[in-house]
Amino acid sequence: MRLQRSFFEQPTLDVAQKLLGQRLVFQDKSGLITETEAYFGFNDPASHAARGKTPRNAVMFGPAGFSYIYFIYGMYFCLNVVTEKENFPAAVLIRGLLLPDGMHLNGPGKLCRALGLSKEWSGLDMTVNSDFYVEETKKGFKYITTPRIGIKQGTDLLWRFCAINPIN
DNA sequence: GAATAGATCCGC
DNA sequence: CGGATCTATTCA
Repeated sequence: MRLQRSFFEQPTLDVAQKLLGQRLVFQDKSGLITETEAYFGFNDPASHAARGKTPRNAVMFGPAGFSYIYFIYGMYFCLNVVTEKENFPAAVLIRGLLLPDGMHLNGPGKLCRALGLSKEWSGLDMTVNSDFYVEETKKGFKYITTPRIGIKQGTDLLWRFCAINPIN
């Protein structure tokens, strides 16, 4: 059973927390989500959408459950899933994945590289796409919250969710 | 048109 | 701690 749009329409912080332990599936690869970060609205200085809609961040203003993948630092891609209702910009960055073979991908750039995710997979509806979605597992990892990584503004917000014991 | 910072990662 | 590597956004 894949996660439906109603899941991603929940408050972004809830989605970020509840995604821990769920299984991200892309084509022939999958893994349990072990780390996420929330980016929320116009008053979050670290969000790409803080200063309004641009061609790059437009997906963040669309319906929940869509993929938002952007290119960064000249060589990496980062995967997000859009949250909240249409016209409100928010998303959850997927930062960590535990593969079936036990290998742990920590970091959004490595994760996208390993799965083969790039710009062309941005803007897709993950609630209907047959080979790009999140599968419900009901695992619910224990987690801690910390400031988000790699940002210089909004470091007072504990919007990073990191699984402690990615087993079960 | 030019300048610059960036939701990263790796190697020294 | 610095280098790789390039683009979206901002500013003039």
